[in-house]
Amino acid sequence: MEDISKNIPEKESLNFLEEIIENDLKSGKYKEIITRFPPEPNGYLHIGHAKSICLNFGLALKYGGKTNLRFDDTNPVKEDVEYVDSIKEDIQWLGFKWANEFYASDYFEQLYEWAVQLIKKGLAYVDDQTLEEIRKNRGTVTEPGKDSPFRNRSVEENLDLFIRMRKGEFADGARILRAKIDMAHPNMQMRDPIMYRILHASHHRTGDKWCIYPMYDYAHGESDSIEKITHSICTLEFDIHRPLYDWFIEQLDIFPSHQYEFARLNLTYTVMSKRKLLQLVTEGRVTGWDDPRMPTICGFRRRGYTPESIRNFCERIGVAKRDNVIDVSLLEFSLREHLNKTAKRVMAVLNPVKVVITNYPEGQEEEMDAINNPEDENAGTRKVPFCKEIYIERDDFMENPPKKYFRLSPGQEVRLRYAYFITCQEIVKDEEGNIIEIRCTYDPASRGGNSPDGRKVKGTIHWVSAKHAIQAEVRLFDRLFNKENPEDTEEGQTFLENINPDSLQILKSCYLEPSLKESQRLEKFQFERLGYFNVDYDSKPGALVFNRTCTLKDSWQKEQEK
RNA sequence: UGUCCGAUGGUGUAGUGGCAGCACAGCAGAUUUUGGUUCUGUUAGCCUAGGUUCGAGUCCUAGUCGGAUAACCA
Repeated sequence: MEDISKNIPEKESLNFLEEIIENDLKSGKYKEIITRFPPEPNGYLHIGHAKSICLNFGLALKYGGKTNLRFDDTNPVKEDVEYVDSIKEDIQWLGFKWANEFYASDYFEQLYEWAVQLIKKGLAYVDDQTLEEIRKNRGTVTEPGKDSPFRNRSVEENLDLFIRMRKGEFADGARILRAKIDMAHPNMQMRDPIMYRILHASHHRTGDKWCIYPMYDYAHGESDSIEKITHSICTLEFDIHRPLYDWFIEQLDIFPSHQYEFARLNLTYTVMSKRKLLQLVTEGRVTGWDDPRMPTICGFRRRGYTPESIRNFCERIGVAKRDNVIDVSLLEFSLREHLNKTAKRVMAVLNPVKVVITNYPEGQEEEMDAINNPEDENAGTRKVPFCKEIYIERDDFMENPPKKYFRLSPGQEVRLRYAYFITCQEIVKDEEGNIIEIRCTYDPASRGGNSPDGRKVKGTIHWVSAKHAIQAEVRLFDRLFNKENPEDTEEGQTFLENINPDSLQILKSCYLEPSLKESQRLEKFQFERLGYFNVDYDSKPGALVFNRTCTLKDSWQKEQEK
């Protein structure tokens, strides 16, 4: 794995978390900072998690601390080992190393003991109310709640009941353990929050050892505390939980971890809800969590994104506490920026039309030298075969060109990249008037793309030798979600109907230059003018399939749209 | 209708009470063997109203707008 610790760009200013950490370090509050990334293993990681990962790991890296990976696995009915494996793979792919791999379930015994301690201190009680009663008695945001009739049970009775809860004497939902705080608290989270529920469910790690499971609010802060997490960084919706986080730590008198909140990432045209992504997978709308149209980390990986580009993106968007919606074009910019420097340039023709060079000797073949990457001298050159018949892009020819069209048109001379200047002399059409062949002459003196008389051509186009071309399939992706951010609202319920049917992949046969024959899966290329692609597997054995990872900026297209 | 959080160009993000900066997007030009890339220039901003102050994006008060919050989810 590459070492990214030396690779952190120097910034002129600090974000608010860096400022907090620097102050804590300076004041001597902590000698070493410890953060954690705490996913629940109930789904695959998406680009929103990438922000959290970059933050937690990045902060520790920057200040010489460490980061734990902790699976927040307190709800066995939703969780699975498939997810823990994928999460670990994705974090590593992003380039981060965790100091320890922990599980909230590792702490179940300790958490239980602490719960007993709270009962003994009269700070927790067993409640026999039904779900509906609890809900009703919690009050509303404007009305205070009502005390449970079981709220004032004796310590002995609570202890007995709780022990029996653990033993499995009661059915699911029969009783719960609650913290005894204040049913009239203006913060709903403090109205005697539930600590434990009975769940006779098999856990992916602890099996059937437990039939009571701690709730997030009871488990999270304590888990942080056990690991001596100094800065527990989470998203904004948890800020209302912070008083409770602090309450448990204070009552238990354990290591005082602190929680800090930041605004989660929102991307235009992208659904980030785990629930809906799961729905897409289970309903078979996509081929899996790693479908290249998914905003998951593995989806982006298969699509051809690089970890570096995602890290740079996260750096660029910054971190703050106000809600934000980042334009996907910034993500794409970050990818292009990286791929521009690293991706091999290669010629391919997606939408071919044949060009015959009439004055080129029949049967002659040549090899042209092509530069692999103009931005990287070490990338070297390759040989590209050339002969009398070639394919060019249909878009690179216009019979009746508008003004300022630089590419091929009748009488117009263009450069074939790395090859010759050609001039269009004649067009061959079928009965329906479709252009089936373009006949050109070439200038033998312009070999390599320069004319000795120094004349300039404005247009340069890509091509592929008809005789030597290999055929492959190309997938062009649209974004799966064409509605802006249908989050967890009623509007979001209809989001599946809002999926653009055109977002389905287009599998299209095309012509590639022969050097692509040796391509390996997940190699990345810039197809001249056509965008960035990466090689992927396909159902058909031996077939080369290219996924479009990202498009090129195209000012010509923009001009046309005006 | 409570409580909590937030508000700086189109989008994000900086700004010990002292000239509002940076990135992306946009626009204009230069370079270019792909109308890409690169480079240069440039448009555009402190939610409102009061107050404190020589001086307020920053501090105070009130309001407006946005978000979170009433799961035996995390």
